Amino acid sequence: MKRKAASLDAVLAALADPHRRRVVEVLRSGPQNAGELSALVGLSPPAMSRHLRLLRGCGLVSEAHPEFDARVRVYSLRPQPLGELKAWLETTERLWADQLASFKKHLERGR
Amino acid sequence: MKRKAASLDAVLAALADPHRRRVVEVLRSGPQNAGELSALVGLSPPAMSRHLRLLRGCGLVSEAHPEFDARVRVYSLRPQPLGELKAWLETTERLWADQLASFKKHLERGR
DNA sequence: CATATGATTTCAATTTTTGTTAAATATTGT
DNA sequence: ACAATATTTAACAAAAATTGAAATCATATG
Repeated sequence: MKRKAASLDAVLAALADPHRRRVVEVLRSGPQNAGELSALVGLSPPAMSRHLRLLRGCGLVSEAHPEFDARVRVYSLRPQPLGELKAWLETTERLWADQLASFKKHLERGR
Repeated sequence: MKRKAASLDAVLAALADPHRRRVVEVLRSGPQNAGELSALVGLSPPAMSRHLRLLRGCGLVSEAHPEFDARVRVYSLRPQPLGELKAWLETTERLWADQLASFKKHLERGR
């Protein structure tokens, strides 16, 4: 089963929705099945399922069947896409700091 | 001039668009005026203006008039919202790691 | 087998987003 | 005053995302 390349675009769009971000917040303390998620987040099962599909699509969560009941689907958080987003953020912050530093130097020279 | 509370929602939605993220990437190496941004990103001035309005709205960029020509508007990156996003990310990654650790411990105990 | 359960899919209606063209605003140079 | 420049706003159409309700799937259980 091939996993789609987690594009920043898709990841950010996924996280931009409060319900979906709530799902991530729940999942970060441990895996949960779809029903629990729908109850915890306060969405109808169909609505939750669609959000989960989206989250799965961008690689933020993965799905598994538990051995004792193959009807339920257990969702877990996948750290990779969050790592990529964090990397982008850190690059941005670093470059911004560099820019500030050279501007400061520029001021000092021109004094 | 009051600044709207930079909600994660708005910030993430803003960054989810490739054009807007490109703007941020350009601005992280230094301020630019609207015209340059529109050229660099490859959007018509009206389109760029609307993206800039959105970025301003969620606090990701700030606007200023240069003294020598009050027609142009110079945009700069504001680090605060990115910082908040990074904080959320770090919390998420930390909790996820904690969860993993306690699961590992659980396995060891049950062996 | 019949029925109940956990979850997903489909579909149509609605809303949101995005780009374009045309017009407006503000400012500068002649 | 007039024309040119930098940018924004408004109005509109096209494209994309979201949502609730009903239908469907797959698995479990009596």
